[in-house]
Amino acid sequence: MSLPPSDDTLPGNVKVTREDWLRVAMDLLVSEGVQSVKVLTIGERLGVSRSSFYWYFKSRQDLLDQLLAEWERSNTGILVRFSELPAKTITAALNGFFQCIIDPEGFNHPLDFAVREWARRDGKVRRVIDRSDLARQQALTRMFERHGYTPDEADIRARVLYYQQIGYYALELAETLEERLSRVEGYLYCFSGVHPSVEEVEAFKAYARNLEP
Amino acid sequence: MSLPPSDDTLPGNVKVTREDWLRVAMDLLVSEGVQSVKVLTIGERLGVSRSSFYWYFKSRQDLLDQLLAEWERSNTGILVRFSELPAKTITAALNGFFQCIIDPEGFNHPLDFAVREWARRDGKVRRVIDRSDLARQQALTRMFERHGYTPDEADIRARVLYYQQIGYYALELAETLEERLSRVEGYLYCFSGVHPSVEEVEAFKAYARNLEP
DNA sequence: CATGCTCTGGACATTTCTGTCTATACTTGG
DNA sequence: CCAAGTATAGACAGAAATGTCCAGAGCATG
Repeated sequence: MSLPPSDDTLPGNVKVTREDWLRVAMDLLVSEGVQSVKVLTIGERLGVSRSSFYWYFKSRQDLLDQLLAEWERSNTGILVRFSELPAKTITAALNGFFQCIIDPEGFNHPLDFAVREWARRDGKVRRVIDRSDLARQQALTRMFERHGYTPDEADIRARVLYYQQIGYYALELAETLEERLSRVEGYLYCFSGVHPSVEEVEAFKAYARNLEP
Repeated sequence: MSLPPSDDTLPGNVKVTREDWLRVAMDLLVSEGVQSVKVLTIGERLGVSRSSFYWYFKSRQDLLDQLLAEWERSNTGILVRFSELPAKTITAALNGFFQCIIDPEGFNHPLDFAVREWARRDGKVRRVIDRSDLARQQALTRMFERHGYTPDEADIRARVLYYQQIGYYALELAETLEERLSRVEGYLYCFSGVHPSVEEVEAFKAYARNLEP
């Protein structure tokens, strides 16, 4: 549970780094929400006094600003990039999108939701997240357009796809991987209106099973 | 902003009722989250001291338990009932579902999300909400089955429909009513796989426009 | 009118968190 | 070795929140 400092080869009498503070703050943001990102709590987890914090950061708000910047930098870009990967069919393109979604190294949904919750009560965060949502949805619209959908239908399908994915994680269902995979074929058909090939479905399942440790 | 006590015809030196405390607490839960449901804050809004609170409630936790019970009682039932309304076509049935969703007297999404956020950090709330999510999704599955979909496809379409609707509200988009209505036809097609009739689309739009004050 | 019941106000104790200040240990560079 | 700079500890002050205690105000009833 408690997270030790990054390593013990630090110079001088340095016990923790600025990155340690940020990392533990990010963990807290994800697991317990922005209201639980407290200087005292982070310091306790790092085994260091709060004074150290005020050496690295101006204030708690300063830390929060940087958490938000880190989210913005990382989480939208990867989704857009995966949406733009070339694919022979729309169902293959959807596979690419879902691969990004389920890869622990890809889209970080717990973080996304922590920031989304944060935005509910902070206008500044709200504006940042609105930008990202628009960019993601537009990238998906372009994906459908590249595969021959009219702009209107591409817009609708991109919205349904994106909203549905956000909703899936909002519910925080306790599904096993195999339960999810059993529905892949149905999902691909529902989102695209066309049936995926057996090879595409199997390729996705293989990819997903390979991610599990 | 500040909410006055229910009325001034209360007997004795009673200033507020138990229901006043619950109502303001519910408002705070929805607008600022469970962590902002504070005895002091509610008391200030009611213009009464905190001591009064402890006459009506055992503790803050006692109040929270009753807020959760109230949500459970009200918010899932209405969604299930609307899903079960008879309809000639699947697109008409979907219209019934969406009518419940957009009606301010129907499904209370701000409350739903406040409780959902609460559940992220409270296992007891988590269990209550899981029950509701399952009940809602199963009601939608039965709706598709009644209109001739195979159990497998009904399951998928119910999930996509429910997840997508939760996701839509999770994003908290700032759309006008007309923007939303312009996509109704496309949504109905995407969710059902069949095109709605002109009459169905127009009937829904008329219903929606009639809700606006 | 006196007594009891119901509800409220205000004081107190306690906890938790933020931010500031000062002292000090440790390293590095001259 | 000495001086300067860096990072941390610990004490202090103050705000915000919960819960407890007790006094007392205003009805109702006998």
